[in-house]
Amino acid sequence: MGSPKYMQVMEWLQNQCAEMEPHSPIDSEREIAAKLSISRMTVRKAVEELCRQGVLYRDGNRGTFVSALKPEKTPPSQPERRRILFVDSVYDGSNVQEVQKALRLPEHERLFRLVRLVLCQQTPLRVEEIYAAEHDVSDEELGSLDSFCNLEQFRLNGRTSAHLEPMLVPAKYARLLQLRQNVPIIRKDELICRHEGTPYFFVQTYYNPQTSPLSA
Amino acid sequence: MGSPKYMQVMEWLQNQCAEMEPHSPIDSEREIAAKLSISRMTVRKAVEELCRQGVLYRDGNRGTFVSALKPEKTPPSQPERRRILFVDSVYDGSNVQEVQKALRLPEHERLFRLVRLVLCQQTPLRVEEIYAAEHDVSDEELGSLDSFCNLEQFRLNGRTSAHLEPMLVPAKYARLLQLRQNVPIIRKDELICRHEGTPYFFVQTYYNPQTSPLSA
DNA sequence: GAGTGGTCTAGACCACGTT
DNA sequence: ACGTGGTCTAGACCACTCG
Repeated sequence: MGSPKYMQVMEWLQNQCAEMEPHSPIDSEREIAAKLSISRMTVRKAVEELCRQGVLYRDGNRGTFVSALKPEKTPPSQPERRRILFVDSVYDGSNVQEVQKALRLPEHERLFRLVRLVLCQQTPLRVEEIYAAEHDVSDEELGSLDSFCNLEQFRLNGRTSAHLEPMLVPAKYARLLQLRQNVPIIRKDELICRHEGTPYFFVQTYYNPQTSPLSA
Repeated sequence: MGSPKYMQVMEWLQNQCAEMEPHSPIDSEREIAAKLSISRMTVRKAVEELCRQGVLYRDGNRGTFVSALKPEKTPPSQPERRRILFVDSVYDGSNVQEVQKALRLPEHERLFRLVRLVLCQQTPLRVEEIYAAEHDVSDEELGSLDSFCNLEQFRLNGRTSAHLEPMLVPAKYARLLQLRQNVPIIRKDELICRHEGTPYFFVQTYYNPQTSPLSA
């Protein structure tokens, strides 16, 4: 009884769809509502959400159909491990001004930096440089740094904008990523903001291009 | 009177927000409904959509607030011009198999290819290689090729998945993009599908990294 | 004309946070 | 206790498509 009714309807619909051919029509909203003895508006919300997710699609006033999308193969993928390389509780590198500007900080504001390598099995996936305003990082958080820097959490609870930069792998990271010198890679410059829009993290990620770099 | 009421409410709300400080609360859904003499559900749909767009954000059961996001500066940007470089009504290059596979075509299926350069003012932005199943391209469409290959249109009416590939600029495109040899760039490999999920176009885009390459 | 999705109404109850 | 958003109901009218 925990989940709202429209979510239960979404599940129910997904199970129906799983056994249907792509492009075959599903029941009309009114039929589903009658079948499940619920309001049409509740059915509607479920169908709308599944359309947004790409499971279903609507075709004008002719009906709603099962999509032909492959189910997005979220690779069952081995779990990722992270290895912290550096932690600078007061960071003062060459790109300080660039980062301060990205985070919309005044120049006197001090920066915190964490650099880590992300691996899957033995394979290096990427290097992440994580920047934040020093005063945003509490002492508690410094205690369990790696779980604090669980970026997925922040991305989900906020809003992200990113810029992609093609470049040759920096010498300092070539060995870590097990790449030859001067291999082209993509760096993602990412600003993670709270849901209200104020910046939280600035992240520069250096991807190993040999391990499925990115997708959009 | 053309647009539905909830869209008018969205506009009305956006105008309200434009004159408010970030993080200040907007009226409650019930208040807005009363003020505009409409149903709360209609207000709700408008607010929900603006939250999805990032103009507003909700905070638990405490209210709805104006976001601090910069308004996405869609650069007023000069209009882009496109120059067609090649049209192969039957294409048979080295990457034929890769493309056929991406488009989920059988091997005997023949490919159509269009290559074009996109410029803004005098500056080359990117080279686009557009592939499609030959039988998907009608004679009419061959008549007005460039407007047919208005990818934005297809992206809007469909669903896109993409993969980013770091590389050095191919020799054949270096001069067109006004880049030196061996400069790192990003190529986007993009599959554009109809809303029902069947592939339509496969596009490989070679971005000029000096002109705001991409964003996600 | 019958059926579809798109929109809209005027109520209702709930869990939750603030006061 | 009160106000908020989150959910839900049982109706309604419209524009559109299809047979």
